Amino acid sequence: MAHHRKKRDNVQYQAASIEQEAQAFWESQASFIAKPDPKREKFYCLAMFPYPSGKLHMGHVRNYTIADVIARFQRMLGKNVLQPMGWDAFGLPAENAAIKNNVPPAAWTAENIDYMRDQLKRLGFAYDWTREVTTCEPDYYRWEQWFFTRLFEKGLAYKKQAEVNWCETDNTVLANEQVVDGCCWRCDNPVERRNIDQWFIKITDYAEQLLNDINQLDGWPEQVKTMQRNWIGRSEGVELQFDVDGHGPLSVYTTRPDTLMGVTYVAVAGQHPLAQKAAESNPELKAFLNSIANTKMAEADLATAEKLGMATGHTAIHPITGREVPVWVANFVLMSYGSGAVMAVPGHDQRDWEFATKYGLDIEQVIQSCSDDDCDLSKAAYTTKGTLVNSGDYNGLSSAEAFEAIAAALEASGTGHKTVQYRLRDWGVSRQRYWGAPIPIINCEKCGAVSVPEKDLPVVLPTDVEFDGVGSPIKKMPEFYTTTCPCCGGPAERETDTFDTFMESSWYYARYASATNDQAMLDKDANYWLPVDQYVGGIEHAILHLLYARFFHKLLRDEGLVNSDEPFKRLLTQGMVLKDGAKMSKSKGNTVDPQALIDSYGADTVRLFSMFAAPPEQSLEWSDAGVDGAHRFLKRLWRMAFEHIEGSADTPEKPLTAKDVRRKLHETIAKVTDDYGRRQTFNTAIAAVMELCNELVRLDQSNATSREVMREGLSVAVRLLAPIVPHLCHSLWQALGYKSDIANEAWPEVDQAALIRDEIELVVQVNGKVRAKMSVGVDASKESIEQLALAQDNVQKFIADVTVRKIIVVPGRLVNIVAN
RNA sequence: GCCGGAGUGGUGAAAUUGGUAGACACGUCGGAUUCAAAAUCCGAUGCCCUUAAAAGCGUGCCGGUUCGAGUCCGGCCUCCGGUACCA
Repeated sequence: MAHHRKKRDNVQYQAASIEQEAQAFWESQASFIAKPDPKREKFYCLAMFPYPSGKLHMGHVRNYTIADVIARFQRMLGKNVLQPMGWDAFGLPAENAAIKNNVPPAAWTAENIDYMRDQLKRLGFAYDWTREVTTCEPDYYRWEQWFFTRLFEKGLAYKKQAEVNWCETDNTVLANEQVVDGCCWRCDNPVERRNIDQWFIKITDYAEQLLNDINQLDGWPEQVKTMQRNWIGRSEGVELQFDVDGHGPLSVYTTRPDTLMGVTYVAVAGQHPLAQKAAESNPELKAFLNSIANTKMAEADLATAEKLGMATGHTAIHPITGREVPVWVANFVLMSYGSGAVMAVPGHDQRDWEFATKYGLDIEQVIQSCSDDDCDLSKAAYTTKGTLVNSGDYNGLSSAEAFEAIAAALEASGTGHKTVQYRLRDWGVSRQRYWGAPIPIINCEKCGAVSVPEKDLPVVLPTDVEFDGVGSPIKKMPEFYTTTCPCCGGPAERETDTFDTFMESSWYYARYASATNDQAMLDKDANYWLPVDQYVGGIEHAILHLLYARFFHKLLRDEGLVNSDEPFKRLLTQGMVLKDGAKMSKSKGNTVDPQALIDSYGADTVRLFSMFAAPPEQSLEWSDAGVDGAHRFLKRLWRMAFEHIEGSADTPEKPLTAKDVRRKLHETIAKVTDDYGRRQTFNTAIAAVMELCNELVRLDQSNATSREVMREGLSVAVRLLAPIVPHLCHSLWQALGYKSDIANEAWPEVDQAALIRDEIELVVQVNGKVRAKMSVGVDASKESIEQLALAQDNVQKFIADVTVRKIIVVPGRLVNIVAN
C-alpha cells in the first residue's frame, strides 16, 4: 500500500511544487546573475522591456518566453549569457489612469511594476534582476538628461516650430491616439493643428549612416530592413527655383526633372509663408487656410483626406521656359516635408492629376511610352518613365538622359542643382506632458536656451502632484520652473516639456550593461556585453523604436561611450497573440489572463503552449483546448520518465527496434538544434520531441539494449526541452539520477554513426502524380532505380498506353516518369 | 493613400534549396479500462464517390513558367502591422 502510494505520487505531475522548487534553486544559486568574463564567449539576449500597464498579457508571455528559450539554449551551448529585464515606465497610460482612478502616475506605475515583476518571476524567466532598470527613476533618466545636454552642446539638438494636435476647449495638446474622427476624445470638439516651439534631434545628419549600415544587419529579417530603407527614403533629384511675383524664388524638390516641361502649376502648403502672406489681403484664402488646418496631423489621415486647394493669386515663372503658371495652396503639401512646396506635373503624377482634374488646371503630356502602354491622360496620369515629347530641345531624350540634361541646364542658369534628399525627418522629442523625463534646459531672456549644468542634474520630475489631465501639472508649478540662469545668474525658467518616451527606450539596452554604475551613463562593461546578440520584440516596433535605438547607438559611439556601430546583431520580430482571430482587447472582451492559466496549469504549460501553437514570427491564435493538450504532453513525459526509472512500464504492442529508435533520437537532436539556433522555429522543435517520445514509448524495456536507448532518449528529450519547460526538466533531470544543474548542462551532441540508414523510401510519379512508393538501397544506381520504378504495378497501369519520354530521378526523394 | 506582411483540413499548424501537401497537436468519432465517471491507453479522421480498393478534386481568386508550384513570375481580393505625439 505504501509502495503503491509512492509510485502514484511520483507518476503524478505536480506543476506548482516543481516550479516553486526550481525557482528557489535558481535563486539560491544566483544562477542567472551575469558577470563579465573576457575569457568566455558572451551572449546578450534581450526582449523589449514592457510598459507597466497593470498586469502581463499574452503578448508579454510570448515575447519573454521566446527570449528566455534562446537565452537558456545559449547557456547550454556554454556561452556567458546576460538576460536582463526592466520597465519602460513613462508614458500616456499612466496619465489616463491617474485621471480615472485619482492616483498619481508615479504611484500607479510603481504598483504595476511590483505586480508584474512577481508575474515574471512566477514564469521562471532566467533574468539577472540585479540589473533591473526603471526609466521613470531619476537614477535612469539623469543620464538621458546628461546625454541630451551633450547633444545640445554639439549642435545635434535644436529648437524649432512644429505642428501639434490642439484642442481649443481643453487648452491642451493631444496625441494622435487621443484624436477620434478629427475630434478631441474627451470633449468631442474639433481638433486643429497648431505650431509650437519644440525640441528636435538631428537624426537626418545620420540618415546616410542609418541607411548604409542596414547592410551590416545580417541577422535582421529582410522585411524590417526593407521597411527601414523605405522609411529613410533616400532619393536623388533636383532642387530648383521658380520665381514668384512679389515673393522671390520659391524652392521645390523633384525626383522627376525629366517632366519639368509638363509643369502646369505649383502647389504650396497652407503653412507656407507665401500662402500665409497672400491670405493677409485675401479673406477667402484666409478662411480656406483655417478650414484645412483642422485635420489630424497623422500621415494616414492627411494622405486619405479629400484633396482641397485654392489659388493664391500669385504666378510662378518656369525656370527654363519662362512660362507663367499659377501658385495654388494644396492640403496634401506638407510644410514639414522638404521646402513645403512642389511643382505639379499632372500629366505624369497621379496626385497632381487628381488635383488638376478637380480644379480644371491644365494637363500636358511630356513623356511618351517606349512600349505600347496605355497613355490616356483623360483617365489617369502616365507615371512610367519613357521618351520626352512637347519638351522643346529635350524632345526624343529618354527620361534618364533628360534628367541629366535638364539638371545641367538648371545648374548652368543658377536656378537649380542635383541633390540627394531623405524622407526621414528630424526627431521631435518634446512632449507637452507631465509623465516623462524633464528636458534639461533653462530658458533665459538674455542668454536664450541654456543646458542645465552637469552638477545640477538630474532635473527631478515632481511626483507628488494633483493630476487632472488638462495641461501638465509642472507647467503650473512655479516651484518647479522658476530658477536662475546658469550663464548670467539672472531669473530664468525651466523647460516644462518632457521627453518623448522613445528617448528612454533608445538606450536602455546599453544601460543594462552598466546598470548599477551611479558615476557614469555607461562604463567598460558596456563594451563587453554590447552589441545585443539577440533582440526579441513585436513587429510593431520595426520602424520607430528600432530606428531611434540604432540612431542613439551611433550617438553613444560618437560620444565615445560604446565602440560598435549597431546595437542589435540579430532581431526576431514576434507576431501578435489573437483570440477568435482578433487582437486581444478589453473592449472586445476576448482577453485571456495568463495568471489564471499559470494558476491552474503551471508556468511550464503556458510556456510550452505559447511556443508550440505557432512559429514566433506569425500571429498566434489562442486556444484553451490547445493549452490542455500542452499540459497533457507534459504529464505524459513525466509518467514516461518515472515508469522508466521505476521499471514499471508496460510492454508495448508493436515494439520498435532499438536501432531505429536511436536513429530517430539523433535525427531529433540534429533537427531541434537547427530549429532553436538557425531557424528559431520552436513549434517544430517541440513537434520533433513529441515524435521522439511517441517512438520511445514503443521501446520494449524488458530488453537491456532498448532500456539503455530509453535512458539515453529521456536524457536527451529532457535537455532538448529544458529551454522551454525549465522547471519540469530541472526536476526530471534529477530524477534520472544526474547531479548537475540542467540549466548549465551541455547541449546533447549528434552521434553521426546512429544516423546511417540502409534503405530509403522513394516516391514514384507519372507526369507529376504519385502512383507508387518503393524502398531502395541508399547506394542504388540511377539505372536500377529507373528499372524498379517502371516495374511498379500501378506505374505499369499508367504508362501502358503512352510513350515514356523522360525519367527524372531526384536522389533520396522521388522518380518522375514523363510520358504521353 | 503609402510602406511591410499574411491567407493551407472542423481548428492551431508542418512541408527548411521548386520534389510525397496536411508532420505534430487540438477537436470529433469508434474501441479498451471502470459499478460509473474523470484520467489514461489504442484506432480512425482533407474533400468527394465507395462495402472496400482504385480514381478524381484540393494550399484566398485569375493567369503564366516548369517533367513537377503551397513554394517562382504577373494581375486581383480580403485581413493584419506601421504611418513620425499609443507603446
